[in-house]
Amino acid sequence: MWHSPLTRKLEVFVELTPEDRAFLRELESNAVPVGAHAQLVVQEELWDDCYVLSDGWAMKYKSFEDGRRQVVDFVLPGDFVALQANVFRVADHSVSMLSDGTASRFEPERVTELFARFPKLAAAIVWTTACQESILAERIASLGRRSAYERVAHILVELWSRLRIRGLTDSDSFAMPVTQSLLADALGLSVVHVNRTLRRLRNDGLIRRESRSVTILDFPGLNRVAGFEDDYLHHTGIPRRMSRELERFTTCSGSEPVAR
Amino acid sequence: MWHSPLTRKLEVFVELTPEDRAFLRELESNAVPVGAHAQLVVQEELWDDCYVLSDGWAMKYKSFEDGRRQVVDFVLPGDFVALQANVFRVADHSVSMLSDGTASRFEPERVTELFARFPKLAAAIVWTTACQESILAERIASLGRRSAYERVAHILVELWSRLRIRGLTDSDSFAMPVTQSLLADALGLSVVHVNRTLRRLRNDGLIRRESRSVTILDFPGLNRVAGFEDDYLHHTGIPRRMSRELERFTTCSGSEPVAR
DNA sequence: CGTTACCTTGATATCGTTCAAGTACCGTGG
DNA sequence: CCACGGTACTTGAACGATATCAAGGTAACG
Repeated sequence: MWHSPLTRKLEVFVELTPEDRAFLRELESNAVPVGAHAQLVVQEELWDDCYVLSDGWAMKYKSFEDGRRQVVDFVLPGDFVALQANVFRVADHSVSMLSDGTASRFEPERVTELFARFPKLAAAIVWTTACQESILAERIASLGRRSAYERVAHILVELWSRLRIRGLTDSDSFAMPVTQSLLADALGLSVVHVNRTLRRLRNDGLIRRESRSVTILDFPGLNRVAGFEDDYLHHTGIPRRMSRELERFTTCSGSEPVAR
Repeated sequence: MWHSPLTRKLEVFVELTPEDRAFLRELESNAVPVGAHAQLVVQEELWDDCYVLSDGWAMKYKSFEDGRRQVVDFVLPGDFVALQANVFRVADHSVSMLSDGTASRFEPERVTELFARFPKLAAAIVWTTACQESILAERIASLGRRSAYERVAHILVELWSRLRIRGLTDSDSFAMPVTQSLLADALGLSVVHVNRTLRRLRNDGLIRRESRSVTILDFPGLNRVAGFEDDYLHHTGIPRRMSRELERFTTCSGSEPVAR
């Protein structure tokens, strides 16, 4: 049976119950097609709803008044968008589609519901949120301390890893609907330099780039260049401690009310 | 009555009930003195407990094998440390004290408890977590697209803002136990260049730096240089939508069991 | 078949690094 | 009280990684 990228991602962390899966399926039931360049979130505007990106890529970015732009992260299928709508009034960034795709819109209140009714899912959501922060931390390390060559290598391996667990890689290659200019804005480089760096990676036999896709030709090599350690992605099961907690939650249900 | 930096911070978001405050006080009851350079979290080791930093500064950082280092963020009084221990097995970064201070250790299970019993606090924790992510996103923007001069200016204003809501500024100045070398590792610059940049900010009459503290002499000027917009700090109350949700939670308590 | 968006490459400029030295300040032990 | 060693700060000079400027090339598309 087919599982959505979101489900696949969450099941890296914890095995979901049929009810959990059903709830996720319902969240993603309102999937509408969104074209490239569609804005899911607009900086400085009020948040409205949340989304799961079901298909296609998006980017989360910040614009400066003078036109400079920084891509904070790429949003991949199975990622949430605007989960912050629950607690923030105004968006501090924009999110817009990089390719055609489909996004499933839902009300932030669904998250509260999820937390109240589906402990395992709640844990999984907390996990993705923490993962998101870890990814940003690693990006900070890249921008602050890695050379352009290392940086480009690093993001390619990262994207490959993130896509792989969702079943969106084709062994050593993946679709990447990102222009060099966007990559530049993500890595804090100029377009020109991204171009040269990509060429160098190509010349060194580490990658191949087709129109909108990337093939990694030499994994060990690219990893070495990138200084890539996948620990920060936390593609690992739930810790024993938390797992025990969850047991308590699902076992004693009813007997011991958990909400005040 | 005195409130801890943590309490003050959370009350920027939502007004806490006496029970909420009592729970926080209890969380912070196990406050032990920690000396400068003490490690609260060690990269690549198993997480154990969580902390609230009650007093003093710490830093969250990543080390590369070759000795390079990136400070991901400064941890200020009132900030949580290692909240991720709930969902991650192994730490992807270290946290160590920059000054003497006190940290309050607590078990990650307390967070689960908090979520089950104190909806307002739970919302506030979600808020701080989201704020944390926003801060990292803004740092990414700094590292990627701001010049050294802008970057240093920006982090100074950011720190001032974050400290102010906790009652830890002295109008336009604040204690900052951070060496230039650390600042360099936070901003992706060399020590030498941080030194020159700080000098330039000083020459331009924007700041003054004493031994371990900073005074902002020209707020509008520094803000202008930094391109600082405080929106990403979300020092703003709870959104109406979420507020209404909370009402439901606290009103219907008991009558409608919330946990499964 | 002209327009637009993206990619590519060369030449030159610059911001920030590295290397090298020197200074100031402290805490410690003789 | 002074000598010592360590850490942080400061400044100059040379270098280099990456930016900017400029120009063309290519492919998709109406």
